[in-house]
Amino acid sequence: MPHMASKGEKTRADIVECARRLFYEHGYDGTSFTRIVEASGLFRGNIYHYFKTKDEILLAVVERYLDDYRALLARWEAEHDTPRARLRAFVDMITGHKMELVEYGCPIGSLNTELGKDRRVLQHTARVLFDLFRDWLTARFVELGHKRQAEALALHLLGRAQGVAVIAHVYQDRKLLVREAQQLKAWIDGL
Amino acid sequence: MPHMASKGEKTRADIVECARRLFYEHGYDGTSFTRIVEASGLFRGNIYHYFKTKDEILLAVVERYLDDYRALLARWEAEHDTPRARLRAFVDMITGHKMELVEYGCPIGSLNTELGKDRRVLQHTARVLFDLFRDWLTARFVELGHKRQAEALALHLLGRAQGVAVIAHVYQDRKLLVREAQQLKAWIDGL
DNA sequence: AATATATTAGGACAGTTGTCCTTTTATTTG
DNA sequence: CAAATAAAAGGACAACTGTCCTAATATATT
Repeated sequence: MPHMASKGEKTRADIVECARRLFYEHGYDGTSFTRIVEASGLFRGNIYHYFKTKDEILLAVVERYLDDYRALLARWEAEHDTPRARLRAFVDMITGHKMELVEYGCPIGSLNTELGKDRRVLQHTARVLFDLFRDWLTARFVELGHKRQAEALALHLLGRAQGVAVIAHVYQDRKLLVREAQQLKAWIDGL
Repeated sequence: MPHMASKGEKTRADIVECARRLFYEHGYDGTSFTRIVEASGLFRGNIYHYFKTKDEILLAVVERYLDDYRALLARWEAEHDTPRARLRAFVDMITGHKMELVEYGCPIGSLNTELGKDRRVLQHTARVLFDLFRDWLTARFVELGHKRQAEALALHLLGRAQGVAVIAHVYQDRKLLVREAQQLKAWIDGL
């Protein structure tokens, strides 16, 4: 009945972390139950004690992402005091994750693209990650004084970032990533 | 030994067309051999007479796309006589395919994103579709007088289109598609 | 120490995957 | 027409998928 940070919770967190990495590197469909089990160092049916279905694991992975990204956004707000600087921090995330982006694409974008194909219910689950950034960016554009078009600007920036990630991933091009990030920051400064 | 437009070639073309549609709507992994067979109205092992592996089907699908897109590009060149008008035709393709884009995303982009995860060899096959558009756009920017940055501009436009497709697909947002397309055309006109 | 709960260990399930074989039937070529 | 080839029909394969059960062991609570 009690809920302390027991060993089981650590195992659960391990599973989620392994699943997140595997989903990112190989996709949701490309990652089998078995592979998650092996990566977590468990036994076959043991994982069932923690998650009944693969979808449940995805849900936990999304929540894990949410926690991390929420902390990241809070840090950006703490570290920068102008809306422009905060928006630039968002763009800097792109160049800060050069390697992974070129190697595996954007974790949020590729997950949504994969799930959007056939399983719209699951994609709705993954979409909250986009919502998080969209809403945060919208708030920053409001701070900048673009109240009426704030959300459109947020989606524009989100889309630009997605596009950059796709092309950089397809062509394994780190320089493009840097170049486009600079353009995005110039765009922010000119607003 | 002979190679006329026999019934077999028609069947082969049917398989490729079915596979293309299924790959687009459900993804490469999401489409099984069986499903392609059923959609083509064939029997289980019969397809083996046309394609040995699933990868071979993908190759044929990519070639089919290539043919179609090459014809499209030729048409744009025939119908418009300024580089700007031709570039605008590219952007108009986005709004012209509103429904499919919102429903399934960009066929080229989503295919590359999926294959880029784990099967880089196959992704290299699919990448030629990006190459086709990149090279064509590059040529248009050269015509416009931006010789030195022509390829960077082409990749920029390609990325913008991809980003728009991703966001519009994730949020099922047709209006965003139209709005962003307009912005892209304004960007082209201002170059 | 006794009881209850959490976790581990191992195995089993039916369904589906991509691949591949053979035999029969159509079609084309000489 | 006869011979050769193309295509259709049907079935089989091992490997893997996600899911689920039960029994044993460890840990925590009373």
